[in-house]
Amino acid sequence: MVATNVTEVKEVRTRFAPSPTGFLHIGGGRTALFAWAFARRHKGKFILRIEDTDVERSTPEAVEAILDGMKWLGLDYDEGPFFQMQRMDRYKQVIQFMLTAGTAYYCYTSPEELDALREAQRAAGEKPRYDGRWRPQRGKPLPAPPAGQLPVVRFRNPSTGTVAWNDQVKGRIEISNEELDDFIIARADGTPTYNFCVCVDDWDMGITHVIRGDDHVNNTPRQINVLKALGAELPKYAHVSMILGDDGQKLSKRHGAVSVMEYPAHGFLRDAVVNYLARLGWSHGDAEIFSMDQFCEWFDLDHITPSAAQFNTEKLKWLNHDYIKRTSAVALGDMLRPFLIEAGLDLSMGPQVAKVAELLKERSVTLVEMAAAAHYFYVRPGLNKELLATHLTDAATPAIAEIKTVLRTTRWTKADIGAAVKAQVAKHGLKMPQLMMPLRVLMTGQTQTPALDAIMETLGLDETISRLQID
RNA sequence: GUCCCCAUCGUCUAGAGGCCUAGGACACCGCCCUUUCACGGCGAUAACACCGGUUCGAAUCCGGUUGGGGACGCCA
Repeated sequence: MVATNVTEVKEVRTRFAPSPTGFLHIGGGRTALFAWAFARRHKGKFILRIEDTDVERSTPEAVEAILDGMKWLGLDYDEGPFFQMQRMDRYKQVIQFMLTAGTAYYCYTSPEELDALREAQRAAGEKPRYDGRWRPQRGKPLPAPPAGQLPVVRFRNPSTGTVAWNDQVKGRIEISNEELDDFIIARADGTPTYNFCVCVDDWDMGITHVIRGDDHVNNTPRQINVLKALGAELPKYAHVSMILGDDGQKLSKRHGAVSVMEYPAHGFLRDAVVNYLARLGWSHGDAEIFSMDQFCEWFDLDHITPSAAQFNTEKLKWLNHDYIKRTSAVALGDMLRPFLIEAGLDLSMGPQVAKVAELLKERSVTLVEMAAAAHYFYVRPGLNKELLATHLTDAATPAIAEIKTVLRTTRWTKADIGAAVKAQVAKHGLKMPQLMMPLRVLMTGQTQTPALDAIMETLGLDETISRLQID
C-alpha cells in the first residue's frame, strides 16, 4: 500500500456515566454538559451509560431523576441509556478471558483479613493496599483455597514501570505502578466492579474522550492498565475539577449538594443555568452570555480550568435576570403561569399572564420572585391604612378624591393614563411622588411596583376605580 | 501516613516570556437617570500565595515552601 495524505478522522464519542444512587447534582450536570458539548462540537456521539453495578444503592427512582435532570438541561444523547447490569454476560466473558490470559487471578483473602491487613499498614504509616498474597508468581507456592471462601477476581497490575497519560485538562500525569495494587474486578458473588466495567464499556462503546470529574484521576492509571491488558485502544482523558458550594466548601450529600431540578423549582431558566455552568471552569475570552448553540461551537478542552470552581449564586441570578429580560412576554408568561397557579391564584380573575410578565420582567431575578410580585394583579389588596397614612398628605387628598372621575373619561392607554395623572399633579400643585405614592399603595398595597400607569392599564378601568375607593 | 491534583481581584475568569503600571464579568461602593423599587448609563475600590532559579525580560518556564483538594473499598 502507498501512504496517503488523507488522515482518517475518527468520530468523537463521549459519554456520561452516572451511578443511579441519587439525583443529578449540579456538578454531575456540568460534567455531562461538557461531555455533551464536546460531542456536539465535533459532530460526534454522546452516550449515556448508567453504572448500576452497586445493586445495594442503585434505584430506578434515581435513574428517573438523572434522566429528568438531563432532559431539563437539554442534554440529548445519541446512544443509550445503557445499563451495566444488562451487560453482565459480556463482563463475565472478559473476566474469563483475563483469567485465561493470566492478567487476572482468583484471590481467597476474606474481607476480614483485608481489614486487618489495611489496619496494620496504616498503623505502620504505609499506603493501604493488597499485598498480592494470591498473585501467581513463578516459583511461588500458593496456599490451598480455604474451604467455604468464595474467591474474588483481581487484576494483575504490572508491578514495575509507570502509567502516564496526557490529561486534556491537567497535562501530563504519571504514576508509578508500584503505587497500584491488584484491585478486585469481580466480587465473590461474581458481579464485576466499577473500575473494570468502565474499561470494558469504554472499549466496547468506542469512547474516544473520557470527560469526567477529577475524583477519577486516581482511577485512570488502573483503567489504563486494564485497557492495555485487554489490548484496547486508549481514549483521551479530560478530568474536570469539581464545583465548590457558595461558601467554598465541598458539595456533598450532607452539605450543599443541589439537585439540578432545584433550579427550575426556584424559578431559574434552563438557558441561564446552562450558560452559568458552561462558564464555570471554562471560558471563551471575555464572553459571558452565550446560547447553547454558541457554546457548542466554541467548547474545547483547552480552556477548561484545572482548579476547582466555587459556585456563585449571585452571578447565576444576574444571568437569570438577563435571560428573563430577553425572553418574550408570551414565553415568559408560559413559564410564570405554573408558579401563579401553585400560589393558588385564580388567573381568570385578572389580566393575561403575559402582560403581567412583561411589566415584571425588568425587576424580577427569578420566576419565583416574579410570581410573588404578581400577586396583586390577581388579588385585590386590602386597604393598608398604616402605609397609606405615611404616604398620603393632606395636600394630595383632594387629588385622590378627584382622580376617579378623571380616569372615567380618560382613554385607556398607558400614555393617556399617565398624562391624566400628571395633569392632576399639576392642577393641585403637587410633586409627582406626593400623588403617585398614595395611589400606588391603594392600587397595589405596597410601595415598590412597576410604573403606575402601566399597572392601571393592565388592571383595567373598573378594577382601578374599585381599588381607589377609600371607605 | 502514602500517592495524585490545584494556586491571578471577595467570586468566576483572561493571560500560553515582552501587547500586563494585569483585561472582562458578578458582587460591593459612588454618581446620573427616575413616578417608588428596579432597569439602564458612567465611574471607583480590588488580585498574579511565598522563596529561590532560568532569562536582557516571568503572572506566564523550573525547583522548593505554604495553603487547599482528591484518592487509598468485595462504592462508583
